[in-house]
Amino acid sequence: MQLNKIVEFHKALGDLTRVRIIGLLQQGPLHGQAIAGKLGLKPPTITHHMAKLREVGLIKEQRDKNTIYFSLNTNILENSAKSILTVGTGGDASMEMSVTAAERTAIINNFFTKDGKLKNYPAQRKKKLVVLAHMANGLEFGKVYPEKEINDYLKQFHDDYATLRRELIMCQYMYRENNLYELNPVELWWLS
Amino acid sequence: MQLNKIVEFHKALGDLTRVRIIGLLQQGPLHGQAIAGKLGLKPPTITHHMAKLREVGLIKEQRDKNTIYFSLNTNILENSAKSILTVGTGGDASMEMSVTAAERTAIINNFFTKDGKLKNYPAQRKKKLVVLAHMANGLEFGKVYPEKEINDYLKQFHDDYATLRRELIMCQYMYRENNLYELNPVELWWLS
DNA sequence: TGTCTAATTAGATAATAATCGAATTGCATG
DNA sequence: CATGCAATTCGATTATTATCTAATTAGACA
Repeated sequence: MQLNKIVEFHKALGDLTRVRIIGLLQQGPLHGQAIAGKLGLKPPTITHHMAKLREVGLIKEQRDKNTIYFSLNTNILENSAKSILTVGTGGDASMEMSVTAAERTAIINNFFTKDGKLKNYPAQRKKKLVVLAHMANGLEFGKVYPEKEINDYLKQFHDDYATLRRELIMCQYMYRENNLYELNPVELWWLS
Repeated sequence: MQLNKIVEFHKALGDLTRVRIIGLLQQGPLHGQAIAGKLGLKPPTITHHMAKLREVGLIKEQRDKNTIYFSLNTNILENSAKSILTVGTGGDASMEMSVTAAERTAIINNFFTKDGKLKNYPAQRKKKLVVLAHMANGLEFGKVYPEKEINDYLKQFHDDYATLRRELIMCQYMYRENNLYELNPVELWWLS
């Protein structure tokens, strides 16, 4: 995806009014005048914003008589949101995703016991990533963990929590800043 | 997360120069002058943009002598990127995430056989979502599937592929448009 | 056809923000 | 301390864009 599309996409979301419109549409379809009313703006302003949202494929519209109902297009531009993360890498966001569900099942069944203990640590990169993602899944986004808490959490999988912790960081599922740990946003996971 | 943070985040990515900078930094740390050189801009301009990127937590910097090396902060603002998707729902992006890794293991082990077959379909919403996500994981992002292909894919899990297909759509992992199917962007998964 | 309502276009204004040159700060080292 | 280099601050300029009013288009219906 070329840079310009990425930029336009984020520009569309980089405006308070448009984000508010999206918020409204999350609750259901609305027609222009209704949006204008709820936001205290005039119809032409809404037209303006809807055009921007439409350009990046964020909304759908359906005409009924002479009023147009706008709704969110869950089909947000292919990979717009995450494509920012592969700019410059020459890669494609969907490249590393090629682990099938069946493979996942197999890997997880293979490396974890029924109680969720990690039997042993995979050497193969693909398997390692599945295993790490699986463990990282139990951590909360946005929450900041002190080292002890991370250790305790990881102990449920394996006694050698230190290795797990280091691997989580090296593979970028987590990052550390003066001994506080935090999960990386999901979108970045495609990078590793 | 309040609207303003979301807007600022996307504003930061809604500028061509800044997206280019991110592209450069994906390939490794750089200092200001180097960035300026590569982009054909003057140092003050870079300072300006780095300030914006810093405000939303997109970069890290490390000083060496009197030159500062910038690098991407994989720690992109907690939930900025995905929080756009819960605006207006009254929910929080991290709310439904509260399935621990251990639970996941248990659920997947419980509902799938060793061969990856779905034993039976969970009634409980939380379990259902884990199971659906697991199956959706084997589909490729951005790829458009004809109905037959989706059916074939789902058959590997259960003979009643029609139900699975319907559930994947109802829970918004997939969407359909004139009988073509496509995965929803990951970020939307938090919605359901 | 005439009227109602919703959406859009056009044009103007004001606010935001990208970029630069000039001057300044800060660090390191001869 | 003086010099050199990188980064920053300041102020000015220009480009972009959000918003409005007024005028126009367009569909439905009596």
